[in-house]
Amino acid sequence: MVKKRFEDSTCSVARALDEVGDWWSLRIVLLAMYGTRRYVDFQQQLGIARNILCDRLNRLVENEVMRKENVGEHGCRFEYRLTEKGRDLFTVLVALRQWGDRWTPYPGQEPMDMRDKRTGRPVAPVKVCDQDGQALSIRDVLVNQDDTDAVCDAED
Amino acid sequence: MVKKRFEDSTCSVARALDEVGDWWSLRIVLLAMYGTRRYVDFQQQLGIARNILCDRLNRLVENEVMRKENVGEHGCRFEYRLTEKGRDLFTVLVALRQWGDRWTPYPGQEPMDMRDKRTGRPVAPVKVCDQDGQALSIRDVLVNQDDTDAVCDAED
DNA sequence: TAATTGAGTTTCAAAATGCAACTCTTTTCG
DNA sequence: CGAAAAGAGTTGCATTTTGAAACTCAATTA
Repeated sequence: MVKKRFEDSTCSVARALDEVGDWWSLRIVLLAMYGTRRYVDFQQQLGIARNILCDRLNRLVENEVMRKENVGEHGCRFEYRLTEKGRDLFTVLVALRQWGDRWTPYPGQEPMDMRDKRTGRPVAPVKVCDQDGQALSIRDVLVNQDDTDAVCDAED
Repeated sequence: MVKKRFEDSTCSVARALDEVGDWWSLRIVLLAMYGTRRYVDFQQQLGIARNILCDRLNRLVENEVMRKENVGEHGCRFEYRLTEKGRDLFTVLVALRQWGDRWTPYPGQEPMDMRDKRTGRPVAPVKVCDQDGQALSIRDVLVNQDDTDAVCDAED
């Protein structure tokens, strides 16, 4: 049984991190988005210990971020694939990748290039917007924590 | 000295996770965005062990996600505040919060309410868009990993 | 000036991680 | 078809990280 530390938190960021907030899970999801599906391939691409990979994949399956599918011809051979819930981490991962490209550049490496398949043009930086599509920064928002009445003036 | 596991990875997601990818760091940054600045306040709001908090704050300062400021009148009293780099995690955190609200709902709890300070209207779901503001899903993009020539057809 | 608060260290136990070797199937290839 | 190789894990053990509580020591507050 996998221990869940923040499972019961009233903070949805905490609950999200409980499911994918360790060192490996998001990287596994990322590789899955790039097309990796097999245990050995995850293992080799990440250089993760096999038992840990096993644990993380089980955890992701348990939390319905991925599903495990038997693709053996006459026996068992598995593929791990993203569910709708897992695919919905796309935004988070792109935002994180862009942050990494901006703030932790790797000497001599270009930031990864991600493009619209149809138009061939690069993806725009992910932004928080209001309903008219106007970009909002941390200073432009108010957070209303529903149980307390605290209106928290988000700032740095 | 803090060990960095993915520091040298050519993957910017890995490098990003190296800086903020543990169980606590993003939650610390989140609280900082809501206005928390003092060691004890982080400690109480998170219920984190004091030595771990200490380690995480140092790590965040070392990576320039936060800065430590002496605010003592005649001696040392500290505040931890976000840097520009830390503030730029806003998008990632909002995306993660929205994912958590969608996929790990807490029984009897409303998703957190975040609004535009000026208009009072709720923040829109964060999306990956092309340059015209057209939303893109994982299936709509191509990833070009620059060192190999592999064009990876991102999928689930 | 004494008591309290802030901001940590230190110590020690418990849990998580990493590594290598070992299993047991399922494919593949001659 | 049978042997060898690949896939998908387990198991055991050493190393690291965490967590909890007690202990410092300076700065505020009463």
